[in-house]
Amino acid sequence: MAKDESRRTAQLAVDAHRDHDAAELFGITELCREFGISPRAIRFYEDKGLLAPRRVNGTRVYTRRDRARLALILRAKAIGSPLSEIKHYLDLYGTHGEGRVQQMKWVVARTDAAIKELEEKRAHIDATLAELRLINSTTRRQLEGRV
Amino acid sequence: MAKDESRRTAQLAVDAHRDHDAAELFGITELCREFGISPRAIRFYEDKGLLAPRRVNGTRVYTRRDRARLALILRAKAIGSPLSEIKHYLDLYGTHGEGRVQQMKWVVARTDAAIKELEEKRAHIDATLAELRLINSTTRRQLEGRV
DNA sequence: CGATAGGGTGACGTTAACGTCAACGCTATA
DNA sequence: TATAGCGTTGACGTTAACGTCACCCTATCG
Repeated sequence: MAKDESRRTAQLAVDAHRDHDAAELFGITELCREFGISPRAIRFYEDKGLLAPRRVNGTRVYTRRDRARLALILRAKAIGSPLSEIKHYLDLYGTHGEGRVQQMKWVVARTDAAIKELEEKRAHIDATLAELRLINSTTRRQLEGRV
Repeated sequence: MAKDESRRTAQLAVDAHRDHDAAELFGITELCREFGISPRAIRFYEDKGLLAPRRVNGTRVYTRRDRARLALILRAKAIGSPLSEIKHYLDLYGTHGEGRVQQMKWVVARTDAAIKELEEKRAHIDATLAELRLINSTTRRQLEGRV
């Protein structure tokens, strides 16, 4: 009867609504699977002040911004930055122009320094890559040509 | 008299000889100053099997090859490799074609893997550099243009 | 000949970045 | 209501890469 139908449509509407909200919020295990890290790691980052998710009944709830911050953290880690440095590093991203002159100068100085360091690290990697490729190709030739 | 002169020339010859030999061998503090690291660090690398200098009366004596290995160690560290990985990494450099087929295949596989990892790390750095440069330039414009 | 400097050997301390474990709370479900 | 299943909070363990300290040997200089 019409009762069943109205219940079905109501349920569909509820589902759609839930899906929509779920797209905005994340649980800790969800982020763990997405980024391939442990809950312990995420809580650790929070202890270090890198993340500050909301709490619902004690449980951590992450927004898209939190998720984005986590992505930045992990990329910075992949580069080799220690978490302590990453903390200041994240501050650079939020700012983007609203601060006072004093703070903006600080941002410029910090980004200058970070850029310089990363360029040096990139040079190290390039040098190492060149050597590895040399070793690789010569060894390959030894294997193929020299039977 | 001639005695003094012969002594001076003899001394000069000795000095030259010593200089020539000194160019081939290094002490630990010498390497410390050259690379800006502590003796403790160098001894630590030795404990980990990354260096194996000769001993003269107990004192460590480093050759040019030892010095070159140390340079490789430090560059690998700058890239972000842990010492345990650097150990295998150094083995790649010594080989260069003299080993048996089995070992050469291993070298090719290892260099392939290392190259792939470094390229990924390089990509991370490039992405971060792009963002930092963006932040830097926009903040600069805010400071200069917007008085 | 004693003092000083430089190098060596444990042994313990330290920091970063988590892993592991125990004990507990909330919630859905049988 | 009892059981199961996440999630949270300490607290302690662990690994890497050294720093620091105490103590010893020896070569050299005044």
